[in-house]
Amino acid sequence: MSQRLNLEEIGRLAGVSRSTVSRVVNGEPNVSAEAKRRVEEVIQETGYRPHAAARSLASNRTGVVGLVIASAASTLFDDPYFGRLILGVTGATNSMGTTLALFLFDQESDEHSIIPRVVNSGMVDGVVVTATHTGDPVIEHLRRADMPFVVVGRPDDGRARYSVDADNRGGAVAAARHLVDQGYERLGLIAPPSNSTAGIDRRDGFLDGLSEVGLGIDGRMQEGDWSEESGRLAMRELLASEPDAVFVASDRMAVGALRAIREAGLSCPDDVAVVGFDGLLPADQTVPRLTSVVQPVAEVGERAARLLHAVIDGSAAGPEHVVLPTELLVRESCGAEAGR
Amino acid sequence: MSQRLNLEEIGRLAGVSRSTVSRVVNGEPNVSAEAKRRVEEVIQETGYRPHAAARSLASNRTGVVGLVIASAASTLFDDPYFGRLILGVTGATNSMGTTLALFLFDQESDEHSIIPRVVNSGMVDGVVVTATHTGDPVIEHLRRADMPFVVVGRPDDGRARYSVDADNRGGAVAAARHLVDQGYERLGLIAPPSNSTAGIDRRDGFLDGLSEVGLGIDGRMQEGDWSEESGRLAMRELLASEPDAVFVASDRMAVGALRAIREAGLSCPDDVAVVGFDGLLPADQTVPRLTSVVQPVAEVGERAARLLHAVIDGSAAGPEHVVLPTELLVRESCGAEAGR
DNA sequence: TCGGGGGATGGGAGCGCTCCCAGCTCCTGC
DNA sequence: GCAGGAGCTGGGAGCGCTCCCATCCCCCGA
Repeated sequence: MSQRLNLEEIGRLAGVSRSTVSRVVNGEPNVSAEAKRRVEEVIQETGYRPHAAARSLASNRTGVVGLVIASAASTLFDDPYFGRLILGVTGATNSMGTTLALFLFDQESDEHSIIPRVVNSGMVDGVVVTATHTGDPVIEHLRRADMPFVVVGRPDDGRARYSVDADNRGGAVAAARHLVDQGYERLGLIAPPSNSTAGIDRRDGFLDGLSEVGLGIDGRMQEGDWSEESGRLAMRELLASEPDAVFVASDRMAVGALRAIREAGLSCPDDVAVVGFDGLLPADQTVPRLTSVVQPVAEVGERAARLLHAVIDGSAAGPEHVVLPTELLVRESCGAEAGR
Repeated sequence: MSQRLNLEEIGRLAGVSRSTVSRVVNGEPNVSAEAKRRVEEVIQETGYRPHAAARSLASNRTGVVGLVIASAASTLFDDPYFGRLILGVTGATNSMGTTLALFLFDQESDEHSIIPRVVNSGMVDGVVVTATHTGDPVIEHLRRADMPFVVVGRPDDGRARYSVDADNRGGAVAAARHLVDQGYERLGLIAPPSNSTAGIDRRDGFLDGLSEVGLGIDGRMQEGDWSEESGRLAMRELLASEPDAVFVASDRMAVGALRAIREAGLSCPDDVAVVGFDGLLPADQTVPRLTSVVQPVAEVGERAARLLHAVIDGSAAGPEHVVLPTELLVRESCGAEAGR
C-alpha cells in the first residue's frame, strides 16, 4: 500500500527541493519561514519519517547506541540490577532521540560472533559496556576498532577513557562505620568474588572502614560468588566464629545469609546483625527488612548514556571517570533503632 | 585510521568483482569453490564486515527486531519478569543472527515520540510487543503501518494475528485444585487488576477451578495492582474474613501478603496458606518459601522472537496464538508436605 | 561439428539520504 | 550606483550495498 515517501516526494508536495526538506527535517538554519512552514505541514499530513538506513549510510551516524552486557547474564538477571540499568540507559536515550540496541551474551560463542558485528558493521555509534570481570576482552575489541565506549563500573586498568561507577568503596566504608557505631565488636565479612572491581572495592572499603577505628575482622571472612546460595553457605561457615555483625557485600548473598541465620536457630539482628549492599530488593522482601548500601543503578545507566553521547559528538573533554554516591539505608537487619 | 573496507575493495584484493564477494558473504550458490575460498580468505584477513546501513538501504531489510515494552516499565522492572523476557528474546535473536533494539517507555510523551520512529523509519523489520493493558494504542499503530509484530500475552481482541502467552488460566486452575486437594475450605483470592488479560485469566481460572468442585470464595476477594504494598493491604482486609488459604495472583503481591500475615501475628501456612503466581523470585527469598505457579517467561520471549522471524520472512502460515504451559511449584507456603 | 543451456562472473542502476558547491536574490556600506 | 556579502535554494555526487541483466565459457547432446 503506502509506498515509501522520500525527501524528493515531500519536496514536490511542498514545492521545494529535496535539500530544503532535508534542512527542515534536520533543524538547520538558513531556511525561509515560509518554506519551513510548508514543509512541516506536508510532513505532518503525510506522516513522513526519514529512512534511518539511508540517513546513516550518507552521514555515517546511526542514532543507535549499544548496551553490551557480557558474561553470566542469565544469573545476573535474577536480580533487578540489569533491569534498573537498562531503565536508566533508555531514560537517557529516549530523551536524546536515540535508539538502544541491546547485546547480551552468556556464552563465549555468542561473544565471538556478536562483538565483531557490533564493532565493524557500523550498526551503532558507540556502546555502553558493563565490566563484569577483570581482563574482559570486549574492551580491547572496542578500543582497537576506535568505537566510542563508556564503561559501567570501575575499569581495572587504564584502557578505558570513560567510565561511570557507583561509589562501592565509600558505601562499604559507611557500612563499617555504621556497624562500629552500633557497638558491634565481632565483625564479619561475606566478600564478593575478587575478580571484579566492584567486589574488590566493597571488600577493601569495609576493611579500611574498620581499620580506621582500629578494628579488624580477625579472620571472620568468607567469599561468595554473588549468589544467594553462596551467601547462605558463607554465613553458615561464619557463624562458627560467632560474629555479632556481618557485612554481606550484595543483597542477594544477604538473603542467603539471613536464611542461614534462621536455619541456625539464631535471630537477626539480635544475635547477628546484617548489612547488605545494592538496595535493589523491594523494601519488604526480606525478614527482617534488610539494611543495605543503596547504589543508584538507574542513574549510573543514565549518566553512562549521556557521557557516551558526549563522547560520540566530540563534546567530551578529556578522560572522565564519574563516581556516583552510594547511601546507607538503615532498616531493621542492622539492629539500629531507625528500623525498629 | 582504518578506512572502511567495502565490497569493491575486498573484490580487488581477492581478484573478483563486488558481485562475487556479495554472493559469498550472503551464502548464495553459483560461486566457484576457488573464488569462494579466495574471498573468504581475504575477509578473514581483513576482518571485513558488510555495512549494515548500506545493506538495509539496498535490500529493505535491517536484521533488527524491536522489543517494545510500553507503560509502567519502571514499576515492572522491580521484578525479574522483564529481565527474563529480554533474556529469552536475546537468546533467540543471538542464535538467528539478528540484533535487538529495545524500546521502553513509561510516559505517554515518550510513547508518542517513539512509536512513529519505530514504525516508519524502517529501523526494524518487526517487533515483539508486550500487551500490558487492554486497549493499548501501540498495536493499532503497528497494524496500520503494516509492521510485522508478535504480541507477548493474550491480546484482548482480534487485532493481533500472532501472540505468545503463558497459560495463566491453567496455572490458576491448578492452584485452585491444589488448595482444594489440601483440604482448605475457606479460600480467598487476591486478584490482579482486571485491565489486563493476564489478570483476568488468573482470576477466572482460580474461580473456575473452585467452582469445578462446587466451591466459591464467598466474597473473600480483594484486588491489588501488582505491587507488594497492594498485596499487603489486600491480605490485611482479607484476614477479617478468616480465610484458611489465599491465592495471590502474583509473587510480588504475595510477598506483601506474607508480610500482612506476619504483622497480624499469624503464621503461614499454619493459619493461612498462600499460593503465588509467576515463579520469578529466587527460591529462598521469602519466608516461608513461596508455593507458586511458574510461568516460563524466558521461553515466552524466545518463542515470540522466533515466531516474529517466521512472520517477517513469510514462513508463518496463518494466525498463530501460542500458549505455553505453566506449572505449580509446591514449596512451603501452601502447607503441602513436599516443601516441609 | 555446432547449437543450446546452465553455471559463473561482472557491472549498471538505484535505494534515500547528506554533503557540498553553485547560483540567485536582496541588502548593506562606501 | 555598484561591489560584496549574507541568506536561501537547488541539484550533483556519492555513501556501500543488493538486484538484475548481460556476457562469457564450458559441457553436453544431436
